[in-house]
Amino acid sequence: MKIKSQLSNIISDALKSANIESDDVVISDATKPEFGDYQYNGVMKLAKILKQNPRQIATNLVEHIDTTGMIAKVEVAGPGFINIWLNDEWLGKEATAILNNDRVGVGYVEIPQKVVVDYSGPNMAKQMHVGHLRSTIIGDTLATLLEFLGDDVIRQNHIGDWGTQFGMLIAYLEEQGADGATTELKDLEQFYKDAKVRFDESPEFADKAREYVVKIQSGDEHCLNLWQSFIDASLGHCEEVYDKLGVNLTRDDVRAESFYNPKLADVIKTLKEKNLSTISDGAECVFLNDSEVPVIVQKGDGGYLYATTDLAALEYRAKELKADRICYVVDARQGQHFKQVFTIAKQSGMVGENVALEHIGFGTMMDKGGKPFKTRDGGVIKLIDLLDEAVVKAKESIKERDAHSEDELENIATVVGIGAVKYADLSISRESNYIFSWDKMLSFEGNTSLYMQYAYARIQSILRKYDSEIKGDIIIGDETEHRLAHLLLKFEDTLSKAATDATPHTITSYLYDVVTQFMKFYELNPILKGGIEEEVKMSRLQLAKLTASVIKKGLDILGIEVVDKI
RNA sequence: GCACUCGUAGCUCAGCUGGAUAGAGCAUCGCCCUUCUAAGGCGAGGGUCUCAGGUUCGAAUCCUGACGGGUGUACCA
Repeated sequence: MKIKSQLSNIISDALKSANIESDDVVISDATKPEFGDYQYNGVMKLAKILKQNPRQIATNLVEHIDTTGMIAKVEVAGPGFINIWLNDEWLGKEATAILNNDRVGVGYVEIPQKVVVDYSGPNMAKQMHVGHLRSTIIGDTLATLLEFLGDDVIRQNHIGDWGTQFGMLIAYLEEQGADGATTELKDLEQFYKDAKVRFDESPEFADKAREYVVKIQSGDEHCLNLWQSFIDASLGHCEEVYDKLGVNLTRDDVRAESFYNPKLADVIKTLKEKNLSTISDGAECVFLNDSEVPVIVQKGDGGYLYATTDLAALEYRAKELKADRICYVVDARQGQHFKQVFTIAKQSGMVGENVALEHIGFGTMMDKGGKPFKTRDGGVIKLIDLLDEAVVKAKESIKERDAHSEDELENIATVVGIGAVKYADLSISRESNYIFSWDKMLSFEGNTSLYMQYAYARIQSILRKYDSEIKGDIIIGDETEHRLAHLLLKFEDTLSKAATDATPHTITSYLYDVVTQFMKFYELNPILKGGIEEEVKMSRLQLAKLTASVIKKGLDILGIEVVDKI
């Protein structure tokens, strides 16, 4: 339900029939309940242009607003605000209409786009660590969201599988023998360390490693096989993490750095042809806006750099995949890099003018002291360990609560623990750094996943207790029901905003509002207790059921599961 | 040096395409479980929105500058 655009139309019509010229009508959420549900603040601006008293214009306009349908009443307030109240009957009718709708009333975008979402991007030489968490889950949420709204989404996992360190790794892999390697690889971090030790202590090994780098690049079959088996094993680790996280990335989504390797020479060729690049200190460089520091696209020794690979990837995505919008869900620290690469891609024509290029940057995960998040001894925290710990901690706190069977407990702990980690991350506006705190995310109070999951479980419990058919319409009986129904119908407006701005936290704060409002409704309006009229009971049951559907769908888009019982 | 980014309650954060008395959660202090899951609800206290100018009928929001934190900045990704 696109409430705002419907209201916007009504106001536009009113402006027309009042003979007032105006361009686009912007409807805002009311800042306070006393001011209704929505407000139109455009009159003050119009007053300036028309050189008239804003209150007079507002009073005139209000008389032309159609209040026979969705709007119950409008009022002029203050210097010329127009406050809008939604009609209870309309709310009830609309809410009833989406009761059995599996999209809970959310429509599709008018013009579907082809969107490439680049996210996760782990390095194959290392185990995934906490630094990969944000890219992976923000990217996955964005992809799921856009897909749900009707865009054609192409997920791209730009894994790091190319570069000098792989010479060392496959030389070491070969030395360990295939069988030993499979076990060794269980801990990539350790494997890398061991290989590095070997590299540093043995000049012969180091030579071999360097030789293998060249051999991979030139397509030597033996080395490529070793490399491939290494990548496969490493990718297996990532998939284990994706599986735990419930992230929808598969091998089909992998477009590795190596994939673009054959295209890099052409990138340089294009840049030279367009006279964008010049040689400086022996390296092929692009100087942007008379900037002193160039973007280096080819090293003095002929090697390519990540800017080159990203340009190749941009061209591939724009021309081969025919993307309308390309989103890079990558650490905010790479902002400058993307700004440069985007500019070059457009200037060189590798990407068409009308393709939207977006760097969806995010901040760093910090510890309580505001320092980058590390283990006690200063090492990186493996993502898989973090997730396992979350489940263990969740289990401890659930155990105290209620009698659950071992299986139930395990399942709930997994859903709650993983959900807590994801929600904590997604609920912070992504650009800023965020402080990682077990206490906060697992305290299960306030704006956390458990608060949502708990509300969902409570609703399920009510629906279980009332085990006959629920039928009938939603009839708005009081203020809390009015607000709850209104919130539930705002779901689409919320998702649209989150999709445009690429801000998952828009969805989490919405869900938090929904649940808070439900809790208020539920405290005030008993559902199953005695002495309630059948019609009222049904309406409240339906409202509860619809709330549960919105919570479930909202969390689903965030990649968070729910359970029927906690 | 230059560029980007952030600065809102004791703490963690919303709000930023300009609107009315700046909002949540945690923490603190009260109240509500014979009553649909109290991991809940109700209430109280807590603010010079870093500072100084500017634009405007109106600024936490836009512009300029200062201060403070973070980040990036020529052959790693």
